[in-house]
Amino acid sequence: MKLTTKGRYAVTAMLDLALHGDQGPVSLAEISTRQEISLSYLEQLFSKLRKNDLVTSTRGPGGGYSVSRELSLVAVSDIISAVNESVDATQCAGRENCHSHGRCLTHDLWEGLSVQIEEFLSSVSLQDMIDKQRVQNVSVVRESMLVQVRHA
Amino acid sequence: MKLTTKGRYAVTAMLDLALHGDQGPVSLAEISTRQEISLSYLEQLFSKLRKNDLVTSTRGPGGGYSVSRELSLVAVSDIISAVNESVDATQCAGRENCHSHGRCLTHDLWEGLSVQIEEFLSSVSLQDMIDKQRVQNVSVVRESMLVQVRHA
DNA sequence: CTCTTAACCCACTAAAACAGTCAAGTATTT
DNA sequence: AAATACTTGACTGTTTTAGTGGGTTAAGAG
Repeated sequence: MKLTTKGRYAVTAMLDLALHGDQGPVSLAEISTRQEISLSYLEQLFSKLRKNDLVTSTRGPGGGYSVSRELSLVAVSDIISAVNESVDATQCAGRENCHSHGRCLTHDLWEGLSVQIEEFLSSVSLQDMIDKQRVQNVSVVRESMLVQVRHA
Repeated sequence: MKLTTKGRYAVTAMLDLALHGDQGPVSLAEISTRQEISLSYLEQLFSKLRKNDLVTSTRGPGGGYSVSRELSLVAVSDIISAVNESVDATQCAGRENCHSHGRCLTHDLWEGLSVQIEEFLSSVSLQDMIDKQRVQNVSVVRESMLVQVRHA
């Protein structure tokens, strides 16, 4: 899981789509002006989003893109991994040349954290974000996670 | 919060330091061979880690780096933001040119998620990762977070 | 039928970030 | 004094980002 501005753009665009898509498809031009992302860049991103079945396209006048599934079924991690197409080639993972046990241990620790991040982003859907309109009470969530992590 | 291989390298190196630092400082050369990260790249990373007071350096023979605080006080987010020096210049944030309410809303939604990611990574310390040796029961954590997010 | 709209597709590019190299220094210990 | 090892900075090749430009295809409106 890689987290860069590219993923941010994709998530922002998908949120725009989710918010404005209740009356038919939304054109990239609209998203471009609203979110201040260049049209051509959006085309690149939506090409990947379409290939990953996150959006469907409608051609012609009045056309545009629509979210292909229920908003609650589109996770943030889906969007990010769609545009990042991460092969996740961890150079050491499960290779036989990993004889030094110390190295594997450190790698495992990091991998474990990566899984947690992945799982976290999988647990947040577009619907979740819209329902709340704004993330509240973060400290409560934090404390809860802290406990979970400590006792896991 | 940006999450790339650079941050991964930094976290891995800090974990190595935490695991091997119980008997005095650890040289970058050791970390380089154990973790298969180029020495020069480590130098760059540790320069930033030192400037952010995450590690202290000891010069001379037998010297190296040590974690500067208690392991439980070093969060993963500290390490990542130290090497990424993210200025986080969100082009729109709180500017007066943000007249279109739709745009701000989308940005706010994304910002909210960013905060959650940040908080999540802040809640995991080096000590946490070492205590567990391996992240277990991720699904339990996931379910818990899911509930938290939904009801936040 | 034709014109417009908007997706689709491709090649290309400037700038930044990433990952690593090299070399000349400085501080500390033996 | 010499060896060790951190410090600093300049430099390089590659990949990713973000954006341009041009053309093609599908669908609707007149």
